[in-house]
Formats: sequence, structure tokens, C-alpha cells
Amino acid sequence: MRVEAVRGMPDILPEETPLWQYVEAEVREAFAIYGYREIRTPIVERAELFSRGVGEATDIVHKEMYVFPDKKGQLLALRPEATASVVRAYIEHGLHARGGVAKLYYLGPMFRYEKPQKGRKRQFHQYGVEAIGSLDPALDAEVIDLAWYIMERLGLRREGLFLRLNSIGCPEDRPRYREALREHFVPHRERLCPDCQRRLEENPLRILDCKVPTCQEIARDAPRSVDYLCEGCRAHFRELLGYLDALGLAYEMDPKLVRGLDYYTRTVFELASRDLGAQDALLGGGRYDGLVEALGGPPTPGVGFAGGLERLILVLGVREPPDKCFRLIHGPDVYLLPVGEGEKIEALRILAQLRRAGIPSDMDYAGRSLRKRLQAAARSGARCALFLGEEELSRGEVKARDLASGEEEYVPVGELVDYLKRRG
RNA sequence: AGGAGCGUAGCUCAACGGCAGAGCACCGCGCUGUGGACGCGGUGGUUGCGGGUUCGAGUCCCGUCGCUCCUCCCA
Repeated sequence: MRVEAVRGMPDILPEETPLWQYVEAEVREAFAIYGYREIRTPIVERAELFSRGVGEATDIVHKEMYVFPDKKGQLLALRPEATASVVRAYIEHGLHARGGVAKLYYLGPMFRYEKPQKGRKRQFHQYGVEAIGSLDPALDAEVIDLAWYIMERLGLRREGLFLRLNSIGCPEDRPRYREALREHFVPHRERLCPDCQRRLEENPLRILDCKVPTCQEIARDAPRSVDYLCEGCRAHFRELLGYLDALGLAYEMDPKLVRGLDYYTRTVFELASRDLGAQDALLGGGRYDGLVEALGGPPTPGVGFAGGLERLILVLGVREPPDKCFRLIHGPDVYLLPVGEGEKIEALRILAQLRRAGIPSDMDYAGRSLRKRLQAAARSGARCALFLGEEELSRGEVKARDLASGEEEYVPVGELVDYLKRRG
């Protein structure tokens, strides 16, 4: 039996890669304009980075992480997300010692062991930013503004999107809020789903984003985290809202938004599409003021977001790919047609010469008939076909055919580059 | 993880339990060296895989793998 791709790890074929390259280029440019620089961290990390960073109790680490021992028995993991890796690198290379805020971005594959479905694969791709080293709510605003800017660049209408926003406070607020939630849910314990009965002990915050109707109903009038913020967190959130207003960025307060990762503090948000169904989140993020310290670095606040490329492309896919896409598809401009075997050497020589002059050119290697090759040349979108026949080559010429008009003329081999560039 | 549907040629899909087919694509010829049209011809299949029922299975049954969708979770 033939070997096939691993479940949930799809190939991205040449027909699709231009769209990917386009989206990636737009995202990179947006990041650069906002002053973020790329960091590339390994796809494999020690498993403990994620259990400590993301949280042992989270779904991502608990049941979705690819974990395996290497030959020395060290437990490694394919990264399920990148924030923990970026923070690890930040600490490991002393980026905090360089002063200011480290503004970093990344783009690459992540892995989660889940049942694959539309817009969610086991290997998927995320783009994201991390701004590490400042508690300023203006930085939260910048990160959210950047998220919106990316969508604008890609031509997504603002009306089709909305920002879900919440503040879940700091570790000092958490126990009080957690207790309040527990008090709210305990009387209803019997009616909660089994998952939520467990969450009630482990992390009652997670009950809030449970989708089971009964749980939702019970959660509807649950205490809101914003009512349990300390003065510092309250001020931070208030300032952020002021900045968002100033930037003209709309948001919807969502007291049930708690996010699935343990490291979040204060600001949490999701940018979601109104055109998508159940999986409507295009990107999500927030503040993680305790993460750097939890991973062994100096106490350092941070804020960031991550988005899924597949899902972005899905939302984009309903329209025609933009022109910028086609710039990345490099069909040949010039197609060489050696008439017989004897002209092959000269064809190869000319090809190499044209290519070194920066003229995209190609010829057929499939051994097809001349008619078929000319057909393929026309279909490839090339502007010009070059016939290399015994007769004209003996005069040091080739016959150039304009594939649009059908006009033909003889061109000395030595003048080919100039001729083609002039017509270019 | 649970539920539903679907796996036949590269692609889209036919075939009552009875000879595995069509369109598109691909290749060749018409045209020994010139176009996407047209005509003629051709290549292409372990019917996802493994069992079972049957004189006979693409079709029915069981298992398995994969895909799609839903639930859950999220990106």
C-alpha cells in the first residue's frame, strides 16, 4: 500500500501556495510597519516548557500535545503554540537586558493532536506577535490595532469582524474571583456537565466558555471578572478602553471570554469573523504578565496575539485571489522550442543565458511533439516562443513568435536578451 | 473524544447483486517545424484497505483507514 500523508497534516499544493505567500507577505509587512521583528524558534521544545508555560490543566497541553521521548529519553513536544517558545528564547538570550520593549513576531507551523475538520488541522500555521517588557495599556491597544490593521490590509471588511474583549485581572484578583465563581456554581453542581464538574475544582473560569446549554444557562448570571479587578487592573482596563475609543476600534465586552491558556492576565481578546460558524475566532491573545517569571526569567509583563493562517485563508477564499497573488506565480515569459534533438544543446545554452539575464524562461522536457509544446507554451501564459531550428541556428538566429499576435521575426542569438527585454 | 455522511481513472461523477463506464484532463495522429478550435484514436482502475455472505460483491454485512460536516475545544 502506498504511503500517504499523516492524518491532519495536509500538503499545500502549488495552486494554493501563491495565496499563502501573499497572505504571509502581507502579515509580515504589517508586523514590520508596527515595529515587530521576526524571531524563529524551534518546532520542537522540551515538553515541560508547555506544561509549565501554557498550563498542565489546559486542553492544549493535557490532551492535544504531541509528546515523545527522544533517544536519550528526554520528553520533547511539537509546539502547540509559540508564545511559550518566544518567551523562553527571550529569557535564554537575555533580550530583556537590551532595554525597552522586545517586539517580536513569528510565523510557522504548530501542532495539536485533535480530530481534523474544516479550518482545523493537526499541523496548522499561526502568525503572531509578542510585545514583552511593558505594562502600558497603550501597548495592549497597539497590539489590538495591529490585529485590525492586518485584516484591513487583507481587505476584510470591518463589519464582517468583531472584537471580543474582557479583563480577567491579575493573580491577586484571581482567588477572589475564583471563589465567587465557585460560590455561584456549587449550588448547581448536579446540573453541570461532567467536564464542568471537574472544572469546578480545577479551574472554575473554564466553566464560562463551556458550550453545553445547561452550563451556559447557569453561567449566564455568573459573577463577571471585571467586577473583581483590583484598582491597578481596573485602571489598566479603563485606560485600554479609552485608547481603543481614541483609535476608533469597536469592541464587544464578553464577560465569558477567558481563553484556554493559563498564562493570561488582565486583557484577553479575540478577533472573530461573522462569516464563520462555530470556529469563528480568527485570532486571539491577551496579556501574560506572569509568564516570563514562571519560565525562570525576571518579572516581566507581556502582551500578544496569535492567529491561524488556514482560517484567514478560509475567510479570504470566498473572493477572487488579489492581483498581488499573481505576481508570485512565475510562469515563463519565454518558451523555447528546439525543433529537433540536434538543437537541444543550443537551447540549453540560450535558456541558461536568458535566465541569468533575469528573463523567466522554460522549455519542455516531456518529449512532446512540437505542436503540443507550442500549445503548452501558449497556455502557460508566455508572451514569446522561440523556435530553434537547424536552418536558422546555422545563421546564428532564432525565430521569435509573439504568442498574442502570431507575428514572427528572426533574431540573432547574440541580441536575444536585448530583444526580449525591449519587448518585455 | 462522541455523532452523521461519504470513499469508483489525475479531477467531477455513473453503473438493479450480473462484462467497471462517461465527461473533463492527459498523450498521439490528421498537420515529417507552428496555438487554445475541430475530427479520429489511445493511455489510464487491486472500485481506500482487510475479512465475510453469495454461483457471482463497486453494490449487502463486519472491521479498519481516510475525508467532510456537527458537538467539544480553539487558531
